[in-house]
Amino acid sequence: MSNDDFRPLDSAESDRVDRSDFEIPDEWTFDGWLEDYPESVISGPIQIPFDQANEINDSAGTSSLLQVPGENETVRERREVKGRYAFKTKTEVEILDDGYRWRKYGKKMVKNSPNPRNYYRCSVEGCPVKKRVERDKDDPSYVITTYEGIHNHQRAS
DNA sequence: CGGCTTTGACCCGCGC
DNA sequence: GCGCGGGTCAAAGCCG
Repeated sequence: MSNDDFRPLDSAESDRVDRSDFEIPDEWTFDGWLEDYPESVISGPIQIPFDQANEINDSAGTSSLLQVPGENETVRERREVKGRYAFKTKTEVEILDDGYRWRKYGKKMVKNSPNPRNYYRCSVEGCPVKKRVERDKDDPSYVITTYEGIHNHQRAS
């Protein structure tokens, strides 16, 4: 998948998106935009033209919506949160290939949600990056992925 | 054999 | 203290 597969919504499309799904949880305090972070935080399918994406920030300036072509991936929201980077993807698929190799190291049921949360660590020796993946309890057609940390290596699979 | 999942146990911080 | 919730460990099993 190339960078060109991802583009921001234009303003008309953006207006049609129901943003009520996208309330920011209290524990997700906003802490700057992604371009403040090295490219290594981002990879594969979520690599997008952030300068353009920022132009369609919501009024709070804390999220943006992206149109992603494809059967099962249509709308994403991204957020930058205190060294974490989270996005929601409308997808049937649980495992999204983001160009890195991940090793699963835990799975927990979360309170108030019927869906488990999965914990992954980057497979590269010494790389501190983790991510967790869970289905949105309010709208199971979405998968929420949260990245934490910065890869200390190039993408390599 | 090597790398990955699976899974229950363990740890730790926090509120009562 | 103690229990609960969230996060992690690690032994065992699975699979190429």
